[in-house]
Amino acid sequence: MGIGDWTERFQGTAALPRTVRDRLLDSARTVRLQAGKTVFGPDNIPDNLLFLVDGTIRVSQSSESGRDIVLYRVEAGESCVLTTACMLAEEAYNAEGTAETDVVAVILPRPAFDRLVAEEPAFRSFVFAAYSRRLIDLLRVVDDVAFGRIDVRLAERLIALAGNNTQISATHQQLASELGTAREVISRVLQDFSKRGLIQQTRGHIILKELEGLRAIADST
Amino acid sequence: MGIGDWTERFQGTAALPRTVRDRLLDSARTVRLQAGKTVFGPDNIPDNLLFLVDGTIRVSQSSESGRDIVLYRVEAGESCVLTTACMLAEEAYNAEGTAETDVVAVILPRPAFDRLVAEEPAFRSFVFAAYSRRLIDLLRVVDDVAFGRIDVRLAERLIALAGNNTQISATHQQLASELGTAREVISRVLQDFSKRGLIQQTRGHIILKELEGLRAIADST
DNA sequence: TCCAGTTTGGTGACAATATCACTGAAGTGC
DNA sequence: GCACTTCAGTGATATTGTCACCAAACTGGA
Repeated sequence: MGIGDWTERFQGTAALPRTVRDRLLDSARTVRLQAGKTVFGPDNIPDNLLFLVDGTIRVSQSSESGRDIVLYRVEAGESCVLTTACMLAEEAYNAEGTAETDVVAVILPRPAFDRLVAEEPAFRSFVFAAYSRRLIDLLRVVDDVAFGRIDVRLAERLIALAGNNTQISATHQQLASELGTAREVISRVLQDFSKRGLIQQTRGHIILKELEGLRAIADST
Repeated sequence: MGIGDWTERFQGTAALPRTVRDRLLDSARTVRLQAGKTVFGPDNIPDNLLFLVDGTIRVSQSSESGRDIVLYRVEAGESCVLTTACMLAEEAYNAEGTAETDVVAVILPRPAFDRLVAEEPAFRSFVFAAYSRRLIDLLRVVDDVAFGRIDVRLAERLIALAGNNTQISATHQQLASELGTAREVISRVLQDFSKRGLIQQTRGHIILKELEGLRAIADST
């Protein structure tokens, strides 16, 4: 994908028109990140806004005790507003963004960001929509963690992670970090799923055998 | 407090200067709400932005099973950005805002909001700071719910609710709805606090007796 | 002042989830 | 093949949530 095409992918409520795209690219710089690299975090506060052109950034939060939970993922065409929140935040927080795949992103320095927000209504809408989207995402996380059952959440996540495939490459520890729980809990629930014939497990891999059965669990309650 | 003075109270990272204040008031309308009224919710989506002049709005989320959790409170001088998120959201959400006290607020219609954001950098900063603040608030909620112990969270909340006093008027059910847990859980923890001499209870009221002891619990882990 | 109805809080039994302390099995790199 | 690491399984126990009650404390008439 050429760099000139990337804003085509900004889907959603506020796709950016050509003029805005051009102006954005004028002030922006493209960066590439390897999978696994930390994009931002408590020790690594960015001073500019990030727009994802290609790849996925996983935003997660860590507890003192070492447990993690995934808050949301930033996909191609979206911006990572938490970085701006981090810029403005005085308070402590412990969210961090990790490149889940190799990532291509456009970096927009703060002054250029301010100017675009001021002068381009379409860009403004885009940014506000991005913020709103993340707020809603976090509401969902709170709802899940506070009120959701772990088997339901795991079934949901397995289906989501599989995408169009029926295979997932993930350790129990990684799944635990998705949901903010402990490895042992995941092991036990997966074992239950196995015994019911819903999945098959090998070290580091899960095969979804009965998608309908998993969906039934994911949709319950 | 006269209406002309209210923006004086917009403290924080981006207090609004006089010119912005004047422009804001030109397009705005003041409303008053009784304590207990619903400010916004799934059935009651606002089409304008709200700035709190006086009072407190409690923003909480409800589960299907009837349990609640408080996400954050909007205090005088802050804006309620979740209303804008609600405007833009297509997805379902179940957060709602309730006037916790009698409330005075300024309502800013969408077009005026857009214009101010475009033309007043100070206003823009204020709005972005408000969004960031809420994102950070929600990160804290996620952290608490996913990783926090209930006794620690309750001790924290008791101290916060008491403010400068040592008295709280709240039922166990209300405290459970603060933390997103069940009444029985609160009853048991409070009973434990009582037995340890940290608090005294009467129907609907709690007196904090050993603030230091409570702080020790709140600060643990 | 008494009584019925409502709200609030207490309790035991049990279910779900988290923590801890292990064990062994499966992969990895000499 | 052998040490070494990573990954998964398991029992015991602690914490939290759910359910089904009961009793005490308030409320508002009659």
